[in-house]
Amino acid sequence: MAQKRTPPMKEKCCEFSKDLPDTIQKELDKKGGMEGLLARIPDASVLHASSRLHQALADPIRLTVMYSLLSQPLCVCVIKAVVNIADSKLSYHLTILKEQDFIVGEQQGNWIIYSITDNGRQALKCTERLGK
Amino acid sequence: MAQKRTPPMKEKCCEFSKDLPDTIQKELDKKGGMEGLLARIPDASVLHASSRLHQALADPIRLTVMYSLLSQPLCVCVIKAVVNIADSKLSYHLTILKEQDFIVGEQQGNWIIYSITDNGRQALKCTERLGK
DNA sequence: ACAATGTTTCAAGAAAATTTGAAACATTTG
DNA sequence: CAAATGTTTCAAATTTTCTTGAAACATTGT
Repeated sequence: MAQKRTPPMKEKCCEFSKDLPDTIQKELDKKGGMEGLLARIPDASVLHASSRLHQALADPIRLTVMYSLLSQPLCVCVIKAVVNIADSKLSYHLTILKEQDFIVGEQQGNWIIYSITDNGRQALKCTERLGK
Repeated sequence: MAQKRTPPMKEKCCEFSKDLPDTIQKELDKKGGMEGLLARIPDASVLHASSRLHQALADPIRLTVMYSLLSQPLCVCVIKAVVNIADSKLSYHLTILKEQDFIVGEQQGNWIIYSITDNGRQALKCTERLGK
C-alpha cells in the first residue's frame, strides 16, 4: 500500500499579517515567538477541566450550598430549607458539585448527609480571592 | 386608617420536618441553628457577583486568551492566531473577560492591545489552585 | 410486605450562553 | 476623501444549561 505523502498544505495554525505593533513584535520575538507563546499555554485538556471547575461554581444556588456546607455537614432537607427550591432542582445542583468533587454525600439511615470536601474548601477560598 | 395587623402566616422560609439526624441537629443548634447558618452565607448579591466571575472563566477559549496575555500584551490579531476562531467570536469572548476586569484593551494606532489585569492574574492563580 | 419519609432520576420545556455571518466602526495610508 | 486593515456590533440560529413535575429508588418503621 503506497505511503500517503504529507500534502503541501499551508500551516493553517497561527498565522497573521506580517506586521504587528513594534513593541508587541519585539517582545514576542524575545520570548520565543508564536511557538514560545503557545508552549506557555496549558494543554487543551487541562483548560477544559479548569473551565468545568469554574462552571460548577458559576451559579448562586451552588455557591449557597457550598457555603452552607462550609458551616457543617447537612442533610438535603436542611440544605433545601436554606436555598428554598424544589427537591429535584436541588438534586441537580448537588450532582454538579459532586461531579467536581466539591462535595460528597453519604447515606445515613433515611437521610443523605452532604459534606464539603478539601477541594470544595479550596474552591471557596478561590472564590473569595476572585471577589476582592 | 386601621393599622393592618401582622397576619398569622407561617414562617415560610427555612422550615423542615421536625427530626433530622441527631449529629446534624446538635451541631446546628450549637452553631446558632438555622439563623446562624444563614448568617454565615454571603449576601445574594455577593454570590451573584462571584458566580459571574467564575462564569467568565468557565470556557477554554477564554482561559486560553488569559494565559496568552499572561505572557505579554497582545493585539487581537495575535490572540486570534492563538485561538484560531472567527473575529466576531473572539470579540465576544474578549468582551466577557473585559466585563469582569480580567483584561483591558487599549487602542494603539490600528490595533487594540489587550493586557491581563491584576484581577486577571489572581484569577489564573485561582484556576491553578482549583486544578490541583 | 406495606406505608411513610427523604432523595434522585428522567424527559420535556424554558432560559441563557455561544456561534455565525453580515454590517458597521475606527484608524492609518495613499 | 477613498481604500485598506483591524476590530466590534448586531440579530438570528444553535447549543448548553437550568427548571419543572412526575415517577422511581432507598431506607426505616409497622
